[in-house]
Amino acid sequence: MAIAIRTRKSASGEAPRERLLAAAGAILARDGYNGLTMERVAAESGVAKTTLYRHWPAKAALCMDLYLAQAARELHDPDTGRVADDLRYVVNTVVRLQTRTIAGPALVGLIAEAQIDPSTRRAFLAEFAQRRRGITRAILERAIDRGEVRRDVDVDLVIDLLGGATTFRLLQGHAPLNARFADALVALVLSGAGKRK
Amino acid sequence: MAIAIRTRKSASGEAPRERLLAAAGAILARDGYNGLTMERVAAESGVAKTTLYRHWPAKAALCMDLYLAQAARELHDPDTGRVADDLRYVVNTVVRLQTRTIAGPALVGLIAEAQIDPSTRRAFLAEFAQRRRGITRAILERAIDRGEVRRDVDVDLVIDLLGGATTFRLLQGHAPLNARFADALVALVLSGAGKRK
DNA sequence: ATCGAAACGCTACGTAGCGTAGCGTTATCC
DNA sequence: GGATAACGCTACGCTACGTAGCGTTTCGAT
Repeated sequence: MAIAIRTRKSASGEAPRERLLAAAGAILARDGYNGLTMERVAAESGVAKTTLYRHWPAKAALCMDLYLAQAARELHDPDTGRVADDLRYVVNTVVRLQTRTIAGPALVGLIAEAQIDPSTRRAFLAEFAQRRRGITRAILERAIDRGEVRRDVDVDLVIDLLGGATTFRLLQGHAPLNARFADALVALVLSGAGKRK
Repeated sequence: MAIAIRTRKSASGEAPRERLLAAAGAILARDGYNGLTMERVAAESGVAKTTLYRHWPAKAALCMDLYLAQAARELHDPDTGRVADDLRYVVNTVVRLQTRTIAGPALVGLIAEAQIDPSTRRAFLAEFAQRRRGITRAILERAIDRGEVRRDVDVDLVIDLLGGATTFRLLQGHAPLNARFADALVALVLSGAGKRK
């Protein structure tokens, strides 16, 4: 029977991997990105360091999984039929992910790491960035079809406005990152700062 | 006379500090933020490691000076009389700083470091972020007075849009960061993505 | 029931970079 | 001609990284 006995786990099993992820999440929440070291993850999880490296070749890959575990199941395309509502949902969800879960420090760490290691950068862009951009892009393209958004608008640029402003506040921490911010952000991007002519 | 002889410099002198900054800049440009270590800066500059630490207690402080040396003399308030021109200047200057000079990797490193060390974070916000925000704020407040920008607009949010989108592209590198982007960014922020009613 | 493969555990390294202590040396200033 | 401040040098101790080598456990298939 594949029953875990004492400290032993199934050989093909998920137990070590799960324990590593759990420990990493706890350390990340407690000590931040810098406190997260491969050494500590191994020590606190009770799993051998070599096993940790067999699963994730680097800290960045580990953080990627931590982030995706949070984000993948919470962020989707709402498709409410109104662009303002759709965008509000996405931005609010991202804001909540980044402030209330370990996705925040994990993302910050990933961004930092991605600047350094080219392979991390590629993985980051493919796994994370493009995925989140895809949802926003779908929302905007539907809005263009419905006539809610100007047809000549640069969709990628709008995505940069929404994601950039949010990430900016996360990274700089100069102003609150909350639902009020999220709603105001969507409204401003849609209406613009200039006066109506 | 305070004349440098051979490898010796003036005791109260600038020579070691300048040599350290020059070496740090060269390493940053060549090897990126991760390649920049206190060890290497000392080695390549020919200055003792202890002296390096006497000037900058951490890598972040060193990067801060590298960034400010570039940014402080290149970024100012143009005050052209038109908000679009003012903003285009600022965004274009920031874009150029981040893509053509070592201010790019230095900034990336600072952001990463600021997430970790609280004192670095405070210094970063005070020295860098608030300074750059101040210029944009002045531009926008003049524009409000002239009636070019709506009076009810959240100035801080507009700053986040401009700075956020730019930093977003710098960090993610998913799309080109150039003058074309800068101009389109300013136009979109002023006009908005939504259709005129 | 046995055997092979895969996964895990453990110890022990070698390396890099950090940051500091201790102490001597040099130059400037009064 | 001190006193002071800045610099140089060596030598540490520490943390973390990432890997090698080798033994152990578990599962699945025959």
